[in-house]
Amino acid sequence: MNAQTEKPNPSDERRRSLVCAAFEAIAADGFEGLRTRSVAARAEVNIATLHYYFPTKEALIGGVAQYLAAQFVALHGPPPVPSGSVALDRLHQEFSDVQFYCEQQSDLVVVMLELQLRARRDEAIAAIIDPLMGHWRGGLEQMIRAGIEEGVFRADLDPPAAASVLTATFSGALTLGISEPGLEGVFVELERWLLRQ
Amino acid sequence: MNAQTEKPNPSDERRRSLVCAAFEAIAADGFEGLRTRSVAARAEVNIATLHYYFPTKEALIGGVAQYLAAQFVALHGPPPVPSGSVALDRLHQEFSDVQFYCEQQSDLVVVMLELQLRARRDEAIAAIIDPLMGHWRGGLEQMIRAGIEEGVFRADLDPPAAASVLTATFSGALTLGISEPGLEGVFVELERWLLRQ
Amino acid sequence: MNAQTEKPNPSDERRRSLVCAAFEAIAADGFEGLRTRSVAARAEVNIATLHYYFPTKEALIGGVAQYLAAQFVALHGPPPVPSGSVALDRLHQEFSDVQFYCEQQSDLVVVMLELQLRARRDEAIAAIIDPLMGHWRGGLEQMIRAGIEEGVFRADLDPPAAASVLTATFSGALTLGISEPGLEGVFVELERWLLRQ
Amino acid sequence: MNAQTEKPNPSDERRRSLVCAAFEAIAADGFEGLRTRSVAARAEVNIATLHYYFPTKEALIGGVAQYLAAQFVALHGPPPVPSGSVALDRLHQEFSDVQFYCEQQSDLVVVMLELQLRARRDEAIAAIIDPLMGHWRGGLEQMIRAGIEEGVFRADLDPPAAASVLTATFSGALTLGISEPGLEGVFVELERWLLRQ
DNA sequence: GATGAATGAGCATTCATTCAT
DNA sequence: AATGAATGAATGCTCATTCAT
Repeated sequence: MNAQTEKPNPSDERRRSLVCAAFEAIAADGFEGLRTRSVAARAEVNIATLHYYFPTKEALIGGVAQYLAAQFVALHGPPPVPSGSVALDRLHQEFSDVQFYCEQQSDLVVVMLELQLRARRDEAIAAIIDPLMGHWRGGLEQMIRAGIEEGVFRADLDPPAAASVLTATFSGALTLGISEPGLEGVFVELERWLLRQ
Repeated sequence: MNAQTEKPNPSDERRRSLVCAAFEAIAADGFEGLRTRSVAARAEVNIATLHYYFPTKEALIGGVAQYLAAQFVALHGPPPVPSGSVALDRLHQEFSDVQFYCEQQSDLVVVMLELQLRARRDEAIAAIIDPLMGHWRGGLEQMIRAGIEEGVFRADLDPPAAASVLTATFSGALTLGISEPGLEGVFVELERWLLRQ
Repeated sequence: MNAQTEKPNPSDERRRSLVCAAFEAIAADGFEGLRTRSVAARAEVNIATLHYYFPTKEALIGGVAQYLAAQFVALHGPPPVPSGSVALDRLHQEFSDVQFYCEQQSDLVVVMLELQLRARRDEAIAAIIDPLMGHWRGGLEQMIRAGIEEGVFRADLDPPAAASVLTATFSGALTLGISEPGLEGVFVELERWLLRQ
Repeated sequence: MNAQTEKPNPSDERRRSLVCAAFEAIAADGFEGLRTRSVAARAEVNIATLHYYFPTKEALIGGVAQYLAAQFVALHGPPPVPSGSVALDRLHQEFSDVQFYCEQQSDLVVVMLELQLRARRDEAIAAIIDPLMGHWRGGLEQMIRAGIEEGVFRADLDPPAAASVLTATFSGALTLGISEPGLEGVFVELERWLLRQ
């Protein structure tokens, strides 16, 4: 047993259940349909209890944003078949993740989009979402540099621009809800573009 | 005199000003912040007058969706320098449009995203937005086929998949707000991927 | 028919009935117990209707303050037996008023005290109440000067100080709820103090 | 060692700090703004602890009323220059007290007024405040009788009525917030009225 | 004695919608 | 065609109070 798994503070447990309830509510009806009362009911607590843990609706939404960020770190698609190239493996993991989010975690995608839209008007949300996206893009850029170095990716790629293409394409694919078999074709084209010859 | 320029019905004029007001309100505060009273006030009419033209808030939002679709048809970036290839010109026009929407028409982008999210929960909106996206994708696919035929684009491109990559990348670029100079790099990479050799 | 009596605007009528209801509620339970819902119910309108006329509770309280000021101008005790002296008649009228407010209009007194207390924390209320008190004091000072000039009041009275004594004593009598027969004795003493010899 | 100075029970100490916090809260925002949570926070205890000492908000207010009564007994303005007359000294002390409360202890005045208003609706408060006022009036009446007997005050004064005038005037002066130099003029007029010749 | 957690009841205010005029 | 007035049903939030620990 380690500190992360033992005795979850009952108070933290309640916070978490409220955040989960809010997350589900946003996934179902968007921010437009988010009602503190519904969230409290879904978490089976009194509305006053919700406000005991989250003094305002804004604070609750902030909690949802943090939860979302944690989910993107924790949840991933199945690992790809090893290819012998670190960069290619990373790219395939990315493909796997996108497909996984698209097919198994569509709630995560919807809430992410809602939060991205909200981040434009709410600095507190932007402070959580922007670093998340930045981290994603950074990882992809690093992957591209590694792939070029390995000689697996085309040498004439511009790593920042290529990372932008990937984040934009993945993000767009999730937004547009491109699912199988379309997704497979997209991945093939992306790989053809990145790979040497 | 043709149908487009002759005397705009004063009733249509009012509908349009209400829809514009609603569009601006959504761009500013999202659906979450859309209030019929604010829309009426912005259009300088009584709230009851708004309901005379749009019996429900839903109907007003439907009007906004149609207005948005019309805007995407009407508004475009500056035409590119002719390249001698129809397909390449079309691609460059697409690049010009994306840059134009991103930099000059961010309201259009925001409202589009809001409507895409809403379309998941509202069939009436989906009935307007989905054909719009389908038409866009269809045009891109046709462009790719033409480019292959012209010998300008790579012959091994899978037209539907490549069209999906383009729509996804453009959509993602608009969502993420990738602006100059990043956008230029994205276009360069996309062109390198599509072009022969 | 004159402008004051003919056709009371039905909208003004509703405002008035809401203010009256609020006045009665304050008289009964103080500001502490003032509930917009109770006021609306007492005026037999929906709570939303109350907010149509008074956007905030503060605005409603402001309306009550203005109503109170108007009541003090409109309502008076029975006129005293003419004494031959203008100043003395005015003093007797003042006595009559105090007794009248104390015995017949205790609601007016209670609400006045509540508003005086609130004026200390609310500038909008102070802007209505302070001039009312100032006007009262000013009238009394003028009366004292007239009485001195007539030779009815003591010549060595300091008009401003004497006016302060009168306003303070009247105000205190209303606050403490000194009623008959005590009130009569107070008036006798005040008159003995003011009158020559 | 006497009962008043020896070891203040720590429990009494906490009650006192809660009452003081409530007193300050009422002085600042009136009963309307009195919140048990704010009082507890100001006294730096948990809200549940407040309810341990004062089972209800009413009980806490009762404690404030008793504290207020004790303050009026304990706090006084500076003693006046001895005049040779016990009654006159007492009157001057009264003047000194009024000025002191008005200028140095305005919180005491505000809370007193709040409690007087509340006493009209709350018998428990009336049971504390009324005797306080009665005692004050009684002392003034006694002073007037003494002054008449000493030959310092006018012989034709009606002691109960004169005591009422004094309590009313003092109370009114505090309510209206008549401060220097106006207060001095009021005292001069009152003395001129009371004194022989 | 003291407190963190919890809640029922309620509060001012809002909102889309309706309707008589 | 247009509007002032009106409203039922919420909505986010608050508050005094309780209770297990």
